[in-house]
Amino acid sequence: MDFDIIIKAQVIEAIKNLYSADVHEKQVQLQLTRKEIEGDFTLVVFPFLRMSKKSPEQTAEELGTYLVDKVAEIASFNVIKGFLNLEIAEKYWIAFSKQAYGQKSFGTVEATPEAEKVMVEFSSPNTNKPLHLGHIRNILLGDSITRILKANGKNVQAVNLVNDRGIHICKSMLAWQKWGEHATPDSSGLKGDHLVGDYYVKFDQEYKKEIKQLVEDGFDEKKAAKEAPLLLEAQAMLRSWEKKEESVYSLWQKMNAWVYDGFAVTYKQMGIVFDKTYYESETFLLGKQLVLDGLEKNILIKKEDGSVWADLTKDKLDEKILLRSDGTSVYMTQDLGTAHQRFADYDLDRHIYVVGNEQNYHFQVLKIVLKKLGFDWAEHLFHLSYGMVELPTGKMKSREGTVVDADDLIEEMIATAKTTSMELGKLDGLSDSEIEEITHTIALCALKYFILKVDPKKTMTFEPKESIDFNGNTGPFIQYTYARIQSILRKAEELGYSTDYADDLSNLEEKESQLVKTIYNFPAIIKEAGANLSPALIANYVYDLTKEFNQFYHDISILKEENEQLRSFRIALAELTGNTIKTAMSLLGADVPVRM
RNA sequence: GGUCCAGUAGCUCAGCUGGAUAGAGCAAUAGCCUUCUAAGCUAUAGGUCCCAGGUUCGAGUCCUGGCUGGAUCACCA
Repeated sequence: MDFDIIIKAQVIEAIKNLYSADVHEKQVQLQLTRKEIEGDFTLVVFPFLRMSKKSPEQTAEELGTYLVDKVAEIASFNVIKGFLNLEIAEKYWIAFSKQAYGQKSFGTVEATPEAEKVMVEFSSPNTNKPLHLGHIRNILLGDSITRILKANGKNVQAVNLVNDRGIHICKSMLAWQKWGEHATPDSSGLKGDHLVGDYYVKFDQEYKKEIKQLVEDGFDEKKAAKEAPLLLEAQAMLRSWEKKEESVYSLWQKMNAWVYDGFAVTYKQMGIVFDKTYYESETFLLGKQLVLDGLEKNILIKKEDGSVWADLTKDKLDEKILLRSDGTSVYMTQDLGTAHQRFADYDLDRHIYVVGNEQNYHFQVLKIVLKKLGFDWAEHLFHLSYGMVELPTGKMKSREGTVVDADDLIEEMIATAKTTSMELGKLDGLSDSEIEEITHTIALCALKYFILKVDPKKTMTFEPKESIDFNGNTGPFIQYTYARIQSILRKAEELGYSTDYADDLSNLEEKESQLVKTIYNFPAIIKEAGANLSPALIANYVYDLTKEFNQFYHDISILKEENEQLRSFRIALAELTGNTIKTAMSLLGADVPVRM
């Protein structure tokens, strides 16, 4: 039922027979015909003019005649300039619909043990503050590409790497000790990550005060920033932590546990599941040996003060430090180690890091250093770099309080979904728990779709008003269409209408065949989204599909159709559209409600 | 300054490996609820695809140079 594959093969045959020339499959440009033009598939004939030595129109004409003659599926053709438009006989489209209708999740591929093994790392939060809008983009992208790769039949593991150690968490800990008054999530009523985050902010405020005081006392500003007592104290705390001193270590465990509880709630709200969570406290010592080995082989260089560097000037980059003069690891060292470990442990074919574009340089270096160290698999590291999320007022800055908190945002979306639904009277007669469930589904879908529909690479503007708008190109619009389809199906069942139809059905309406063609294209879109790691392709596809169905819905009555065969076909087509929407949305991590 | 990324309608964004007359939504204007859910549909209006060259049958898409905006170039992570 792969029309495009059949046609391509026949075109190659045709060129051979007509013009005695061999063409490669890549030269055969076959695309879906534009909506306004008659036909289903369009062959671009320009590349073949060299062989035919005839005008574009003539060449197209000859190829068209040949194909209609040889390929049963092709009913007719027309030529516009250098474009040969081929029309598939209706009965084949109908047969295709039937076949697709019979599949559970049409378009997706089941994983096999031999399939590619991919690890996707995303989220990667720090434990000193709650998740914000930037994390949301990261998490949604990571989750979605995990799902898309699975739909492409890959063996995928979604992993989180928690940055649970370092000076940042010591700052929160110190502030808690000094000004916390034994506050806990229970006693304060705050979510653990928010509580800890508040102390991080508190630290920063007090630290700023100290700097100001020092400057007033005549210190140079830089010096003041480096020598403020609070900072020195935090640094001392980090040293104590590295020595695993009991008091510091247990406080660290306690506060991190609060944060994890808080994160767990947010992940659950968002419907995110990880196969495994890594902690930097357990991995930050990895990689040192790799660096020392590299030093021994003279791949890396040691400076007079004892620090170890990679010279990347030949790669048009700078020198990069890998071990400090005191022999301790840096961020890069750790990443060298974890990558090595993961490839060794899981025999990975590919490793994808979902990390913001501010770290492009880091991953560029990571890859080059690993290659220099002689690891061939470095080629299979991929940094899925995404752009920042900005607000209409500019960048998000935690210090200026312009950060959009993840939990607040989700809560606000749910509240808006509820009031909007109420106003429209959509929730009348439903129980409280049903209302909860539906509004949650709508809110999350709105958020996910809003974020995922834009190309990951691009910096995006987060317009609060627009993100919460449920009209037009939005998640809820898609959900709404799905809900309407379900409503049709319920009624069809009530009336006892069947979805079985004969193969020889014909005379489909324009909108119907357009819909079938769009659905036909779904597997190709999934493949492409998998290859490009782009949920945006899925999002834009499902929006198109939804729009098409809506037009169809308004133009053509389904249940009132008198012709039983045609009616059955339309009901089945509606269901197929619904299933396709559902599958596509699931690739974005979004659910579709049965009613709304 | 070096490197990387982006620039498409008033705004937010699509536009797949170069293909036909550059598309949606929002905002604006005008219509459509005795009908399978109006979170919808239809119509109108809105464009120097940042600029200039080049490659070719054909460039929003590829190449070169510029302009604008962003990221990054720490013994931070």
